[in-house]
Amino acid sequence: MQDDRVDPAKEEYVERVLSCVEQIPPGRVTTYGAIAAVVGGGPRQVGSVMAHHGGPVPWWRVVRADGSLPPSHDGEARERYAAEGTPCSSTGRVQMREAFWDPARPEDEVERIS
DNA sequence: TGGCTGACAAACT
DNA sequence: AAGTTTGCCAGCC
Repeated sequence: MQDDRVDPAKEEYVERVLSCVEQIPPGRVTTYGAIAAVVGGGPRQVGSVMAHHGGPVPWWRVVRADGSLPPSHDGEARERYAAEGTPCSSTGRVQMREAFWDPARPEDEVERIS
């Protein structure tokens, strides 16, 4: 049997994605595209990684670019937002303008909304 | 080798 | 706000 049954580069990519999600502060959210822009690859790849390794990470803090709630468990994610105080519309859409957090800018402290 | 699927993004209606 | 279409990247059959 071949020694490397898994590609280390793939595992490393997964770790980077999960790391970004774990760095997301409470009450904030980020998008797949933002993570993809940091870790590389495409936004779809990030989603795929979350689907297979997004168990031990706060996946509910990862939303889509238009602010729609995360896929699956959107109802549960909504409760998380209420508990964390994440700004979201009554219609169930997250207010990106307020809640968006950039994984490439963890130093950023509560950016002003212009 | 080729085609399909997917926890996506952006633009248009 | 919601639905539809196109494009992009990676994995699987």
